[in-house]
Amino acid sequence: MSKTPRKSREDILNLAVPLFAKSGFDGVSIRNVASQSELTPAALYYHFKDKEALYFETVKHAFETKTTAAKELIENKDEAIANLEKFIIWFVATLNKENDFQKLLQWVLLDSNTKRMQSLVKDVFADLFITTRKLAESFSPSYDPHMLSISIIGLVLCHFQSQQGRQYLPGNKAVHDQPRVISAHIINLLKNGLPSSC
Amino acid sequence: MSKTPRKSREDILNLAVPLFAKSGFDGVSIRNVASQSELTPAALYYHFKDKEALYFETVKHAFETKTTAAKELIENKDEAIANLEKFIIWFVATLNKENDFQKLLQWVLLDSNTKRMQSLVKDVFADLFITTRKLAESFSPSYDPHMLSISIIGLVLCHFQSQQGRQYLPGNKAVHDQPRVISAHIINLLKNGLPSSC
DNA sequence: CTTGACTGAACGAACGTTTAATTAATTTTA
DNA sequence: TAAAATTAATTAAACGTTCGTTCAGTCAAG
Repeated sequence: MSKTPRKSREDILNLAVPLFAKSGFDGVSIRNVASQSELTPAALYYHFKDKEALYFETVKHAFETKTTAAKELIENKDEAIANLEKFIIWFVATLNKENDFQKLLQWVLLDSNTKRMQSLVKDVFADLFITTRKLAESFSPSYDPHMLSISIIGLVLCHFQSQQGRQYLPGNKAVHDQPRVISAHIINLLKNGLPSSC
Repeated sequence: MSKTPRKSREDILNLAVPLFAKSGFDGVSIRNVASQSELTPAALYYHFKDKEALYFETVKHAFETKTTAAKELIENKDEAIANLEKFIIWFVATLNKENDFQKLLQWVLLDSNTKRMQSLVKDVFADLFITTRKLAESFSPSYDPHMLSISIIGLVLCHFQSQQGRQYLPGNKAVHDQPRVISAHIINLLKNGLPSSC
């Protein structure tokens, strides 16, 4: 057993995830990733073709483990609304547990490089979206499945996306960060809508 | 009248807005802004202390004209739900018209620099949030005003945030980009919730 | 002894920023 | 009102750093 074990490709990716999650493609340098993984910049070029490839693999790696769980969640033939509840609870819990996952998703959607965003959306994000879409189809034709999917994902995401900034806004309480509170709020809103008399 | 009129501070900001909206703080260099405004990098340092100040002023400038309009919108004493409808229609129309506005908001929320994000949220975004909060208070105590504000803003934002990526996802149609379709979808969802029988 | 994993050093380019000098506009003076 | 003095706006050039990337060589493992 060597004292300083060699870093595998996957080790590097795991260490790169929080870096790219925090600062995005432009905000992270090869040297940042290198020093985080205790390697030389040149060593990274042995594992990855260039910075683009390193970034792509990192985002893909962060997504891979997550999306498979979602699919299994809604395989059964429960009622539409029950499946939706399960999905939202899972999604909220996942975003809460894995903050990097949510951040990377935002970076992908903001990416100024069209080609990079395209391949990331197709290869990495489409899977999660299709799962949500299947859920949304249960509420057709009242709602367009595509638009409803976007709404559901956005409704969950925004509570995490705003987490850093919210603390400087009036009325913020620590309880708003709790996954149970967030999922309960969203489910209530989706089930009943705004008017309390219903 | 001179042939190449001098750029005022505001002219520079107007030219910087689309740059920072597209690529964020790290993705835009002083030289980018300089060449866009047909100035030397050094000339920018006559108008702005450093890159941070230029970025801050740019974001602030892009927000200033927008948020004042929102306030006037809900001054009157209509019913809560009617005010909400007006707000959503205005917000959707604004984001649709001014794409840079939405992008900059996303960049602010993703900012890895805590101090920079804090001052931008306090100085620039809080105004719009407070307006939304006043709306949300009408639905208290069924909903926590703070959480409901976040949900409403997120519900609108996500349809624009996903605009670039959506085209690579199944079921996307051009009609989903139309402001009227988006606002109608959101209002319907907020008023009635998911179950069509209600 | 070959192959895989890595290092040290360097490349040119781009980065944010500063400096001294120059031009354009404005104000003051004669 | 024209010239002079003053201030405002801008320039070219350069500073030290950091960037992504390459390359020749080294070291350990099979």
